[in-house]
Amino acid sequence: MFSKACEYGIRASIFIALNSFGGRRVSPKELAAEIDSPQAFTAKILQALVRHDVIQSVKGAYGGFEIDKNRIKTIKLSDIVDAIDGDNIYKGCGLGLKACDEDRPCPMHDKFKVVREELKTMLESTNLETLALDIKEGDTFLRR
Amino acid sequence: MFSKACEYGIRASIFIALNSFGGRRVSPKELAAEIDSPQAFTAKILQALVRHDVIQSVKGAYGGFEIDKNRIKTIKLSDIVDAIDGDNIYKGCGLGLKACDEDRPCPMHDKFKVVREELKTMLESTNLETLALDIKEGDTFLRR
DNA sequence: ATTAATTAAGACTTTTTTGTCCTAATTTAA
DNA sequence: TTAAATTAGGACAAAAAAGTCTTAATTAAT
Ligand code: FES
Ligand code: FES
Repeated sequence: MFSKACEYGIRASIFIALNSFGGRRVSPKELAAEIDSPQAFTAKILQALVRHDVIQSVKGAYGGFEIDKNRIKTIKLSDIVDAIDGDNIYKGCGLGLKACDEDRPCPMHDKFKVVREELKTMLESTNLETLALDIKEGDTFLRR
Repeated sequence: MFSKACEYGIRASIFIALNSFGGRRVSPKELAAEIDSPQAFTAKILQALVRHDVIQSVKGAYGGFEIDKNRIKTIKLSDIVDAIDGDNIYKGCGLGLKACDEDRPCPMHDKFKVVREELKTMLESTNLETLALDIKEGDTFLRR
């Protein structure tokens, strides 16, 4: 469904949000260990998220990655997916035609569109705060 | 969402079904032209679909690919996706954890599961006959 | 039986994605 | 101001996906 980069990106963002509640910054090293992802590759993804203004980075001693506490609840899953995988999942044709076009739809269009919109709505209505709080409660997990 | 191979596989299956209504076999060459896909690559995918018993092939003069006329309505999109992309889309964790596990769910689990199930239902309730007939009516298209 | 037509199979290449490693740039703390 | 810690960036490597090409095997028609 999502690329590996995007999966890591979402897991990373949730973990950073979780720590940012307490004003704690995290390093790529700690992060990769916590979400069970390849460290250098994850670092690359964090850079992309910084560029897209999903997370923030602070260089130098006591630096690391964080998310503005006040913005945690405003960051949606769709912001992360969009930053890493782009918008094909939201807008693209399910059968790979160059674009999804209502006027000349592919045979799967009507049925696919419903699912695609459902996914879109889900991603747009889920924010980092909700996801991070579930982890805090111990109800959900970022690795196994 | 789906791999290129899967997209081509679905488009190919629909086109073969469309022709099989009239007992007409199709060659990889004609097929690739009709669905706008790379010919040799598409041929490989057809082989896989034959192995999974989604379509049939007939070698020799006047041979080609076809689908048993009586089975066209019994072949579901899920059969094709399953044959080419496997079952990760139906069963896998949206955040890439090794497996989706109700007992130790990822933070996206509850919401992702709903969408995943919706996709599954859609693919399992859509058959080749329906898709091919829409094309015959001129309502939908396999290329643009 | 022979031949022509056709799919099957496997080796190969290219492109994309995933992942690693090294160095540069930046920032904070002392 | 310097040194240490840290992110940023780019070059590189490995693996997977996408795509090509050549030959073998099979089959139907003659
Ligand atoms: S045209 Fe294919 S999904 Fe809309
Ligand atoms: S555990 Fe991630 S989707 Fe079920």
